[in-house]
Amino acid sequence: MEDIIRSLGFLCLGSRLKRIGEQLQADTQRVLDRLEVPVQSSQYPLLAALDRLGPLPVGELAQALGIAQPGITRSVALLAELGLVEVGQSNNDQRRRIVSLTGNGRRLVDVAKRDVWPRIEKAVADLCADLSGPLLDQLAAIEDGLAAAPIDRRVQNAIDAVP
Amino acid sequence: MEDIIRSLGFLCLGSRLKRIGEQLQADTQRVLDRLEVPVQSSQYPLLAALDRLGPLPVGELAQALGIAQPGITRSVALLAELGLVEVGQSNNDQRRRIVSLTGNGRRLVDVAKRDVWPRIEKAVADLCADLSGPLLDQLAAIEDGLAAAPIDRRVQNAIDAVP
DNA sequence: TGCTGTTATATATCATGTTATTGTTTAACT
DNA sequence: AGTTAAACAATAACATGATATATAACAGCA
Repeated sequence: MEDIIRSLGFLCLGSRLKRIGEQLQADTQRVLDRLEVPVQSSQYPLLAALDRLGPLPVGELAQALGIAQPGITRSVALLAELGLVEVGQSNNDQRRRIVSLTGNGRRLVDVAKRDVWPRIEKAVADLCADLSGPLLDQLAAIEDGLAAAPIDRRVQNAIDAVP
Repeated sequence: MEDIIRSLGFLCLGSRLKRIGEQLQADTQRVLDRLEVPVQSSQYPLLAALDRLGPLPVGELAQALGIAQPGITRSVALLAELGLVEVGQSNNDQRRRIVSLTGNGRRLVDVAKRDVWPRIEKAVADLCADLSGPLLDQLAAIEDGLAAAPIDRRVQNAIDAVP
């Protein structure tokens, strides 16, 4: 069966990028599921931003992550529910709500940084390592690579290879 | 403000691809809005699939577009509501529901193929034309290019350039 | 000081993807 | 032929992005 999105080339590049991105996130989610971490893969960028930049108000988080503010508000509420972040008031501006990692959030990020993120990053980097040439060719290679072995299997293979 | 998704590199490649894809679709949507076409940009791949492959059952549409079957069911219902596609029964298998373009759908696709799609494709192709090198660099160049001039402005500029 | 406009966040609603489940129809055995 | 398994599509429920709008706090100026 012909892959129409692929055939349409640049015309549907947006759909195609979204499709690959969703695939990657779903694969990564399976890695996290196996580790019984209670956070969706899509929430990690927010945690990583707080880790890198320290406590931030909602608006600046939105800027740092390049997504719209209501998305941040929702993610923060979710992560606060899980006890991973907390929101406090700004001293000099009562409108701003400063988001920061809790102790549990801090621990989760530290563990992820040490044990999980490097593996995922390596698996994705390997997937993309030998790519070159025009963008559409690289995307096709990624799609083919993911079809042959999704990220979670690549991570697992790497773990199994350790004696 | 640091762009965290970009800084995280391969680790958040999925989020980044989704983000760029959404940007591209939103830009394209603005092109369509200006033309007062009553269809979301994300529905065009489905119409294009029917145009290219002829009437198809739901499951094969899902395969051709690489998205899950419930997504197709919903899009088909939406496009049927708009009178652009219709669903019929298969002769020999009562489970299959064959989706095909209506007269209006046919006309919409023909106009789009002639007047709209080439312009969008050209704008996106130009955006990506000079890219080379590693994937992440190409993605950064696309992000920068879209920030400098979104697709809808590129299309409009091309139209305005016609004397 | 009090009005006005701006800024920061929250909320509502929508779009579009996902997985899990259900109901029907078809196919395949025994 | 009758039971069981598989395939197809619809539905439910959720995730996560968007835009538009409401609310509250701040800032500037008459």
